[in-house]
Amino acid sequence: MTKPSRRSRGSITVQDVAREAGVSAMTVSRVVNGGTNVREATREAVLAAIAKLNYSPNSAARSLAAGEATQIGLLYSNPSAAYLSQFLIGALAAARRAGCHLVLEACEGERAEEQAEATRGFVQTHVQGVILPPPLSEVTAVRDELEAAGIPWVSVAMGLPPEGSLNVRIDDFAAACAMTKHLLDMGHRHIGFIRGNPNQTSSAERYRGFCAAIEEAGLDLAAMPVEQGYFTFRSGIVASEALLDLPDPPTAIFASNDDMAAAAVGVAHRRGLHVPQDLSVVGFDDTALATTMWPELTTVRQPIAAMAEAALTMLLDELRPRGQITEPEQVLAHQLIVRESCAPPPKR
Amino acid sequence: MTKPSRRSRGSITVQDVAREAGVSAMTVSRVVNGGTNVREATREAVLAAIAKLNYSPNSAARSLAAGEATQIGLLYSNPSAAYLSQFLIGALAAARRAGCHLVLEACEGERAEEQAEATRGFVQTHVQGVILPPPLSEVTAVRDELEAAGIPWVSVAMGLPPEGSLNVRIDDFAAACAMTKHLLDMGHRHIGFIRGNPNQTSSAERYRGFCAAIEEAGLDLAAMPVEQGYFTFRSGIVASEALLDLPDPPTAIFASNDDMAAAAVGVAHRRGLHVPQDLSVVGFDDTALATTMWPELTTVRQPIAAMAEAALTMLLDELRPRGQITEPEQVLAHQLIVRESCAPPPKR
DNA sequence: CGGGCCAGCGTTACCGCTAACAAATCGGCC
DNA sequence: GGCCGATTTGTTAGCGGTAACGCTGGCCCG
Repeated sequence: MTKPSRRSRGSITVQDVAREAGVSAMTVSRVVNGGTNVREATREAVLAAIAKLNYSPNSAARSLAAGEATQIGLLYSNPSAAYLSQFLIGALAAARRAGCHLVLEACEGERAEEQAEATRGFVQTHVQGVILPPPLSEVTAVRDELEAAGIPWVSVAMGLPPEGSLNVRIDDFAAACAMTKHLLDMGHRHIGFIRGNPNQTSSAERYRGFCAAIEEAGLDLAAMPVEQGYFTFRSGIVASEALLDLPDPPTAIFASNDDMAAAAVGVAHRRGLHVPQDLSVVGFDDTALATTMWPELTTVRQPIAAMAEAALTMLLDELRPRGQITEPEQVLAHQLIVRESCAPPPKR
Repeated sequence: MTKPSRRSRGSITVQDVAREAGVSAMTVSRVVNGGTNVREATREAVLAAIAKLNYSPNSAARSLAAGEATQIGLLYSNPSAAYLSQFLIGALAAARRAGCHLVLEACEGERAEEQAEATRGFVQTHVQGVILPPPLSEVTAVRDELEAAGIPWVSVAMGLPPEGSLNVRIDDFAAACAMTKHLLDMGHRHIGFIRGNPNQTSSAERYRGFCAAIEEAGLDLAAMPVEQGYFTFRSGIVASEALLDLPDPPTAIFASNDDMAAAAVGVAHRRGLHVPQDLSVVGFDDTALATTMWPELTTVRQPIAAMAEAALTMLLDELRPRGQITEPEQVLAHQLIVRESCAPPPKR
C-alpha cells in the first residue's frame, strides 16, 4: 500500500517527467539546463514529456541543490520614478528566469557616510552581488564598501565607465550627437544646452556629444549658451530662465534630461512663448514625463528594462561561472524619439 | 578524516547555530519561525547563537522544505510609472521577507480577450496567487480567468470592493471629502470637479466624497461644474478647457488624479492664468508628477508601498494557513499633502 | 501511586533538484 | 573481434530546512 507521501505537493517534478520520458531524473535535469551531452533523440523525448505534463522546475529546489547565488542587491536612490519602475520590471524578469531574489535597498542620503551605511545593509544580509543604477553607479563611497566586502557589482548607465568594471550602458555621446544633429537639421543655429549633474559621467558625455555635432556642422561652439543643471526639475527652471533672459536667446534648448526639459517648457509657457513654434525643447531619457506634458517631448529613449536585464544577467554570469565568459561591458542601442516639442526655428 | 563536504558553501546553517547553542536544528527552526513551545531560556540561547554567527536562513531551502507558495503574480497595465515603482518597492520588500518570487506580467490591451490572455500566462506558469493593482483590480475578464483557474487574488485600491473579496485600499470617499473641505476652508465656493475613469469604482467614490463635502457645507451641488475625465493627461486637458470656457469659471479645480491636475495647470498657464493666485488646482495620488511641476501640487497621498506589502502579506496568509485568520479587507490611512497649487480665491 | 496528558525538545525522513562519480553504450582502429 | 577512449546515461548523496512523529519528564487526576 503505497499511500502518497502526505507531504507531496502534487506538483509535477523531474521524477514525473523522467518516468514519462523513460529516462532518469538526471537526464531531465541536463535537458532543462545547458543540455550538454544528451543525444538528440533523448532530448526530444524529454522535451515532449515536459510539454505533455506542463512541467516547470521548482526554482527553490534548483538553487538549493546547485548552491547558486540567490540574493542580488539593487541599491536605488531617487532617479525618476519612471526610470525605477522600468528598471525593476527588467530586473525582475531576469531574476525570475535565473531563480534569484532581488533585494532592494534605498539610499536616500547624499553624504558618503549615509551611502556607505546603506551599502553595509547589503553586506550584512549576505547579498552576493549588487546592481547599481544611476546615479549610484558613480558613488565611490558605495563602490569602496562593496569592494571591501568582496561583493561584485555592475554599474548601469554610466557615461564613461572605468576600464575592466562590469557595466551596461548606452552610448551617451552618440545619442546626444544624434539629437543635436536633429535640431541642426531642422534649421536651428542657436541652441542652448542645459548640462546634467556633474557628479555623473553621462552628463559630460552628453555635453561632449552636443559639442561634437556643433563642431562637425562647422558652427561656433562658443556662440552656444550653456547652463549648468542638476537633472532636477528645479535646476531646469533656473537654467532655462538664464537661457531665455539672454539678450539673444536660443531658438532651441537641449536639456540633458526630461525633467529639465519639462522645466524649460514650463518657463517658456510662463513667458508666453509657444512650444515648439517659438522655442524648440528636447530632452533625454524618455521617461513617462515626456508624454505627460504638452507638447509631448522629443527625447532619447534608453532601453531601461533591457539594461537592467543585461546587468543582472552579467552579474549572475560572474557569480555562477558556467564556462562562457561574458563581456564585462555592454553598450545597448538607444533610440531617438521624435514628438511635438520641436519644430524649425521661427523666421526672423 | 572528516574532510568538509566539497559541496558545502561555507555559509552558516541551522546546524551551525544548533551546535553553538547546544540544541538541535529543529529547535533553531522553531525559534526562527513562530517559536511555539520553546522555553524562554532555550530561545535566548538560540537567538544569541544566531546573533553571534550572523545567521540568516536560506530562503530557497526554507520554501522547498515547507512546500510553500513561491510564485506570486503581479499583473500590471499602465498606471502611472510612479505608482508602479512604489508598488513594486513595497511588493518586493514583502516578497523577500516571505521568501517568494514576484512574477510580473504586463497587460497592455483594453480588450477583454487580451486581458484574459495575459492572465492565462500566469495560470500556465503555476503562479499560486495574484495581486491586481488598479485598474486591473476591476477588470472582470481577469478576475473570471483567475476564478476559473482557482487562483486566489487580492485587489488593490478599488474604490468599493465587492463583499468578501481580498482587498487593500484607502478610503477614497473620506480622502476626497477632506480635500474638498480644504478647498472650502480656503474660501472657495465655486469648485470644478474632473471625474476619473468610470471603469474604476474609486472614481465614483472620489466624486461621492466631493459631493458629500459640498452638501455638508450647505452649498448647492448643482452649481459645481463637473467634467468627465479618464485619468489621463490628455483627458485632463479637454476637461479643464471645458471648465475654464464656462461663462462663470470655477475658482478651483479638483481633479481626480495628479495627471489631470497637471493638465489643468498647463491649460491655465496657456491662458495666462496664474496658479494658485487666479486658479487653485488640486489632485489625487501624490505621484512623482506632483513635485515635478510648478507650482507643486496639493494632493492626497496613498501609502502605495504599504498597500502593496499588505496585499502580498494578505495573499500569503491565505495561501499558507498559519492559523491566524487575517482580515480579508484592509483600509490604510491616506494623507492630505498641502503644497503650493492652492490658495484663497481671487477677490472679485 | 499509576496512568494520561502535555509542554519541550530530538529524530527521521523527506522537499525537488543537481554535483560528482560510476556505469553503460558506442564507435573506431588495429 | 576485441580493446580503448569518448560520449551518453544512471546512481548516490547531499543542498538547508521543516513536517510529522517520538521520546522525555513533570504535573494533575483518580
